[in-house]
Amino acid sequence: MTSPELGISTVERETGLSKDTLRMWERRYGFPQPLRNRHGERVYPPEQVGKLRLISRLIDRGLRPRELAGATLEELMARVTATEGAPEPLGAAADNTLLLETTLDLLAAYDAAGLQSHLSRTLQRLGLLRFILEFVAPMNVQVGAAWARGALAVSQEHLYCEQMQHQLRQGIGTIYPGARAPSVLLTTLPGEDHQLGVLMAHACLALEGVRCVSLGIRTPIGDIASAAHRHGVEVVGLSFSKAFRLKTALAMLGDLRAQLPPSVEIWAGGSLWARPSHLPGEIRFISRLELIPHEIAEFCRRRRTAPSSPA
Amino acid sequence: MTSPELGISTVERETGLSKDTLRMWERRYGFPQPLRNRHGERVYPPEQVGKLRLISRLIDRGLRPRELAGATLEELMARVTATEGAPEPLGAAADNTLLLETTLDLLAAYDAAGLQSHLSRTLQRLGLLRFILEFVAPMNVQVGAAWARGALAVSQEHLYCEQMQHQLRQGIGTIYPGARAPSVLLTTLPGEDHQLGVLMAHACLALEGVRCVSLGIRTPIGDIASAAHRHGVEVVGLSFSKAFRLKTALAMLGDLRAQLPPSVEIWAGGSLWARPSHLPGEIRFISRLELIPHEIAEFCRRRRTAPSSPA
DNA sequence: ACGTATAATTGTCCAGGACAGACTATTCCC
DNA sequence: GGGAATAGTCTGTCCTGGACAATTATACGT
Repeated sequence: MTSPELGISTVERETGLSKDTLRMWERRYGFPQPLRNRHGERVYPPEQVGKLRLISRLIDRGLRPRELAGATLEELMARVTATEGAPEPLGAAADNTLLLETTLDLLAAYDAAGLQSHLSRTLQRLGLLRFILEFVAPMNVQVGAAWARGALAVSQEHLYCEQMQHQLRQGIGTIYPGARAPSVLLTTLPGEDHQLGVLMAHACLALEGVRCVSLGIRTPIGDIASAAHRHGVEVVGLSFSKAFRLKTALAMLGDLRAQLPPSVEIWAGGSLWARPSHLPGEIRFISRLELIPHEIAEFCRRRRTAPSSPA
Repeated sequence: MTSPELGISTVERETGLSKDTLRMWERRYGFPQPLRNRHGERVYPPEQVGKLRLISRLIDRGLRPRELAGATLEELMARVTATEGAPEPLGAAADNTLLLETTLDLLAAYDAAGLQSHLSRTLQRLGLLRFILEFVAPMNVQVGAAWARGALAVSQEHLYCEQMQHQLRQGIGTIYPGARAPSVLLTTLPGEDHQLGVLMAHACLALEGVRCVSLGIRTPIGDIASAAHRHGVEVVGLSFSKAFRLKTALAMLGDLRAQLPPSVEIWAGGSLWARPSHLPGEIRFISRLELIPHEIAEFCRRRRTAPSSPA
């Protein structure tokens, strides 16, 4: 039987805060204040881990740890809703509110077969593009929000991702491969497990007739660079979920940029880039899936203007 | 422009070895021996990082770092080929040798489109069941062996898994869901990333008309137990790749067994169980995919003999 | 041969110190 | 007063060197 308390390694994984940072906060701000096991090692109660998760999210939004460390759980929640906006209106998605609600209900009921059927029918009814833009994307936000406030178990989130992935692949499989515009290598960086982002991008790109090569998730940076060369692609596309640490992402993107020849562009997409911030110009950030066609057009324009002539 | 040398954080990402481990190896074995930047921080030359990557892989195979740290690059390469034993006869798979060779060739050529097409045609030609038993399973062995001896880059292995996954899901998607025999919850334990095993099992089970609920990979044990209850399944099916630690697997399976009601069976499959060893009897180990129909029949027989009567 | 006690190996944790880079506030000059 | 330059604060990451639990190998007795 495992005790509910977590070691520092587990907390690092759960919160995304490095061991060094956890120890430093304890030293400087007095929070977190883990217990110690008989061996003198830090042991974090679950409620502190939850608080850390919240703080971690707020810091990504630009807040400072000093003040957050002393805040109560209620204050943090208030801060989250304040920075993150309303608790997900759900009415924003035009006419698809019912579809979203039905999905959440099926998930809540652990109705795997019903969910499968519902997703499949929705895909066929809307068509792949509208399925993604009007259903999957807002649905991901809903599921993420439900997960963040503890309304969804791990297994329910897994079930959702698995079945949605299945539908997206069904959709992608029916697209006859094109050979237009830029050829794109798709994957995520190490630490980013969320596959749906890659699949949605894959579908949107394939629907534009673009040649896509997907490497799945978590490809080391060096391997991305060499694969880009071997596959002869013009663009490396990366997906980042909201959970990914902004600083880490920028650092790794910088590394990758340095390892790729200048002729290969980097396109970074995903909910991480939804809110504005100072971003380097050598990488193209695509905040919404709707912008993909525009981005492709821009690419073609750039290439026409300045034909491939590396210094 | 970043210099070709890498900081300790980058090396941690690239090799999967923690900062602590890197420093400890340096202290104990004198390798790696990074340079220092003007600020006294470790700076690793690329060749040392490559060596570290090799060592890291060999340690996964069960070798000890003490001896590996002092070895030359050549010795390490030799060790890699040695640990895998013979370079996989390849002739064992009856008439499908050509199919396997073609796949390896396409992978070696980084021909994503050709691979996609080849896999798709093979699936349609053989049919889903023979595709899995006669092609995917031996192919996985080949890819695993090629990867172990360094003949395959990370990105090639990713490409293979991604595209094979795509085909398997295409196949599964065409099966009309059944409701026979035991209902099965499918997933892998935390630490096991290999998705193909789950998908192959899913397909084989679905082809027998069994109701399957897949949670994808890496579901925490507690969540598996609660999900099994909420989904009302009679069997929890888990897949284990050869890379998974045997002891870890058995310990986790014991935990899971304790958390599940006795009426729910555990079926453990995957290449980890291919070689014989002392296995607990409270869990059913399925060493080959071919045995799944037999296992289903056995299940039905057991249930007929002792109808569901939990205390 | 087999099980057990002992020794070596190995990864992770700890404490406390240092410092670069980012951000903030203040000063100073035009 | 506006804007640039300066000093000051905040924060994360890296450093050293020590400790120990868990695993794995070796020696030993029966």
